[in-house]
Amino acid sequence: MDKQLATILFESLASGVRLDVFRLLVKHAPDGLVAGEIALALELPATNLSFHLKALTQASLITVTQEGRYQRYRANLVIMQDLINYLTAECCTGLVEQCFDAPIATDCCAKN
Amino acid sequence: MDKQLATILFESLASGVRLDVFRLLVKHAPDGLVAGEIALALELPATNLSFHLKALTQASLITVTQEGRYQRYRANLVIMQDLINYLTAECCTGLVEQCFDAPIATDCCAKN
DNA sequence: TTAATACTTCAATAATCATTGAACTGTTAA
DNA sequence: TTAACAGTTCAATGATTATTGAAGTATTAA
Repeated sequence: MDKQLATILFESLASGVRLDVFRLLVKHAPDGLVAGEIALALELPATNLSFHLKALTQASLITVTQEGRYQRYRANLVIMQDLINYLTAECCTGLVEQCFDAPIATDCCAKN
Repeated sequence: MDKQLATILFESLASGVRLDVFRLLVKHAPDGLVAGEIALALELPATNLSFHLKALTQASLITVTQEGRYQRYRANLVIMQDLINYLTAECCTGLVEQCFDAPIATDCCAKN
């Protein structure tokens, strides 16, 4: 993860529409949803959704595969994790005890 | 964390300058840095840095306190964590075993 | 109390981004 | 083989954002 990619990823998430789309696909990982299902769930006009899906895809935050006449979109969870690691890298330069209490972790996707 | 706040936070991180500033302050948590130290470290003109510091502060991603004629800036690690939780919420709708291998966590700030 | 320091605000310009309807491409069903 | 469906691209408009130099405010040192 370099700065340029991280900036592109944050730009992609810096829109209410794209953030809704990405989080919806995170919830529906790993199967994803086709474009029409996303449009229905978020009540978006096809034109506008397509614009934002393209941006997310070009940023590699989501992937797309064709299924007949449908386009299936999936969240790229690996790059999401990489981005989080980049943002939080070297936090407190290792002086963990001086840092805040809550651990940085989520209830997502941890093998347990 | 609601969508509006999350969008503001991602917008704030969606600039190379602000991302550099925030990450620098994450590394220097919890003591932070004064504006001049940030300008020196990142080789930024004071004017431009001030513009971006204001944006980060208004977004509540960083805090500022006055120290004589200096302004000390600190990363808001709690809101950073909240944002990560928001982004990754309900990942895979709980079907953890269907999800990807790497756990979502970082080496930052975890009490251990 | 004058001058230097630290930082911010202002104004102007340039660039980028979001949204919509209309038109278009590719796929499947009648 | 025609029509319907799923989705994308295009063009135009409006809105937001980044950057810089000049000027301003507040604090401290001489």
